[in-house]
Amino acid sequence: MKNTKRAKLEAAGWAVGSVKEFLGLSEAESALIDMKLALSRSVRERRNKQGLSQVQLAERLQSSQSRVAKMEAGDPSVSMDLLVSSLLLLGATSADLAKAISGEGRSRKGRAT
Amino acid sequence: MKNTKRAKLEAAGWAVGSVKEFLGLSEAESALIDMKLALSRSVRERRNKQGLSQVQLAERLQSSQSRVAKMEAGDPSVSMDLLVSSLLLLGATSADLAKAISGEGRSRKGRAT
DNA sequence: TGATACTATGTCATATATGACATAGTATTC
DNA sequence: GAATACTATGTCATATATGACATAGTATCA
Repeated sequence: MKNTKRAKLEAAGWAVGSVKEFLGLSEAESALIDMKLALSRSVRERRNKQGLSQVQLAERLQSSQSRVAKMEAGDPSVSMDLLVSSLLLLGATSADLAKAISGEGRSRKGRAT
Repeated sequence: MKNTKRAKLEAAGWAVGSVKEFLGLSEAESALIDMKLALSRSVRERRNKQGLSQVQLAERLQSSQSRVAKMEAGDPSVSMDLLVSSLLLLGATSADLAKAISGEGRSRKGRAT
């Protein structure tokens, strides 16, 4: 379980401590990362569900395709503010966000669609 | 209602459009601000409930008293990431955050305790 | 009164996030 | 296999957030 999670995080490019303390990720730190990853997924889901391309979403956000891609990739360079803004723009309500954040968003379809 | 809200936002220092379009605040923008203000309040509440001073919280956060003050003041220079990190550090669970975010945190005691 | 503890607000150098751009990969359609 | 549409990844100049510091305000207490 631990190693699986670590792989997931490292794959996404998060600075998972410098090897040394994988478990040194404080509860708070890893919880924050989990939340951001959940929001990432939520952005992709909503965008797809609305039949928008990354380019189209980027236009609405006044951002760029690459930033949208990074958002959806769970790139560490993406702030929570941007993720949340995007979701709101995609029509998510506070309740929707709350759901996503509280680890509700997990689909049962396995990994990347 | 509109003016009350505007006053609240401006008081907190948010760039509420340049006078011109107060209603030009998109739904998304104002929703984001509301969420951040809710998180702000939540930080203060939790900190107080735990009997910590801003200085003590700042130490735990590896931050500074002034930043904690700005967080609690709802200063626009504070990111959602920092607010959420702080709450997690204060022991909030994802569920707690979800609650705060979804506009649940409103106490019935009137304003500032 | 001074002394102590806490909080608010402003400033600033630096760190980090951002949009923009280039470019590569992956289907899909003709 | 060219052409088109979409997504991924890297780089970079600039914008924004951050911690640190100074300083002022507000109790509370002796």
